[in-house]
Amino acid sequence: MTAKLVSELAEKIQQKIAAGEFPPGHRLRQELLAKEFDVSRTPIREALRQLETKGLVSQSHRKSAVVSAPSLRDVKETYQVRAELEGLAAELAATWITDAQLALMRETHARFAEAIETLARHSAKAQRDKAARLTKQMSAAAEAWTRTNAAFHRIIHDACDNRRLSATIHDLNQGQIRSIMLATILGMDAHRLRLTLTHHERILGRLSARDVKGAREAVVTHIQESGEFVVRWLERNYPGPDRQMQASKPDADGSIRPWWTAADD
Amino acid sequence: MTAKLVSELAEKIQQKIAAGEFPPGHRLRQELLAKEFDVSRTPIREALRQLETKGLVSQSHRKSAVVSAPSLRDVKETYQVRAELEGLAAELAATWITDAQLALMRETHARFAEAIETLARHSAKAQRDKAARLTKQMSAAAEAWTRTNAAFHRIIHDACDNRRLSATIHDLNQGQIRSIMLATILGMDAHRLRLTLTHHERILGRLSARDVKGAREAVVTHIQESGEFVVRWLERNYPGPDRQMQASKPDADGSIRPWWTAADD
DNA sequence: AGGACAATTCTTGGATACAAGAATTGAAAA
DNA sequence: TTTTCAATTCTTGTATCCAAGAATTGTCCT
Repeated sequence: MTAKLVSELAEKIQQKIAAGEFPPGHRLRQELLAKEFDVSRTPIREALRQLETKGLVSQSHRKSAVVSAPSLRDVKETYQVRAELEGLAAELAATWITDAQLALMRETHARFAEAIETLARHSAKAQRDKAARLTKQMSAAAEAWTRTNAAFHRIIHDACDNRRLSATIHDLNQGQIRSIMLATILGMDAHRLRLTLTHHERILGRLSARDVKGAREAVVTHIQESGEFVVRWLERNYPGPDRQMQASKPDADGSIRPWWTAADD
Repeated sequence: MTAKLVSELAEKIQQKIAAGEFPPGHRLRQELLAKEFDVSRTPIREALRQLETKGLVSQSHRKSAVVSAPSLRDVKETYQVRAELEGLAAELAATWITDAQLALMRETHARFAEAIETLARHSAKAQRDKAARLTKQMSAAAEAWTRTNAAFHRIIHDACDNRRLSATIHDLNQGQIRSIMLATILGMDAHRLRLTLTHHERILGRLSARDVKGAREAVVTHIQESGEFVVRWLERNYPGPDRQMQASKPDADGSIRPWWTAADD
């Protein structure tokens, strides 16, 4: 379908943005990227153009591309649109979802619950001990959280039988806010983490019952409340789109410390 | 914000696609485009990459970019998403719209009504006289229809106070289906044309009354019924995504005859 | 020390070069 | 006449080149 090299490059750059290695505000120099991926600047430029069109970076004439930082308003707006679209997807999925997909959702949900319990334990410990750092296990659990959460929602998008809808939702999520979500869950206490779990259980229940309106309502509420939590977290911790954030260099132990690990001060 | 030349080129190519000069299935050769716009292939390639990301063309490795033809399924899916999003926009707009915007809507609506009356007259004549060709006046009226229709909806998007939402809707509309809409209205009889008018009047009424749910319902119904009409028309007339359509060369009189003017046989 | 400004170095944007692989053409065979 | 297949011609993908304009540096002045 699409040209191979360029979209691979775009993919890799996008991942580094999502991972926090290229934080919002970071300048993306074509020559450096070209050297890093061992190609010439030509395909890099096209990859950057692709990311620009997707809204992940912004380019001004004769200036380096810059990783764009969503404003608080962007985040709020995006959640509002997401709630609507994921609600529609759930409504449709309630009709079209197969038993196999429902089984897969339950399985995914179980793994999600595990990740949440791990996170909740660590979060409780972090509250007792203020000096607690971001441990390897905690990052791994956070990563598992995002992965299983995405998988859970993904099944709904797949089941809605409307590719355009799922593509639109996907674009919205992959946009600028993915790394923010990852940042946010580290700020959830045990209670808030488990609330997400009950949301998902309710969604699962409505879908299993093929309750069209109920599934929609459950998903809309879930997304809206998640959005509200994210916004509250950001209002407390987010540097905002104007502040230039440090590029994260690999640590002594080789791990990357993304910008958001420093936000909780 | 964005680099100048490349997005200008993308814009021009997009317009030619919407105007039917580059019909679905048409190969876009970089060298030809470069010559046509008097630049080198480099910026052309980036413009094509941009259009690819927006979904207007598709590129395979070492093959010319091709203007993508939406399948019937694509069109149906897009209308379903549009109905949902424009419904949300209307719901929000009912709260935020200003009196000035409402006045502007009424004005736009008046011009829309004029275009429809012109079209309805020509459509009635065309039914009496099967040999009637697509006249200049009729094209102009069709063009006025799309313009004022877009303006009408645009005011709602602007008034919804959610830029992300209006951008998402805009992307959806500008995508592949813009030229199809233009094609479709030529297939509307006088009754169907006037039905659109009453839809718009109802929307205007609900917005003026600041009726949140009513505005939503009016817009959703409007988009859904429009979508159903478009789909029915396409089922009768659309060549489909697989058939290669002729590139439209300027006629003897210099006018372009887009692919859809030949569809009504 | 700190700020203004000129010289220098980077970095980008567009053009061009060239190799690899499609598309096309034309001749020969069925 | 139609089909097949090799030779030829186009077209794309990546690298490289160069000029124009940012960003940076260093110096001089206050």
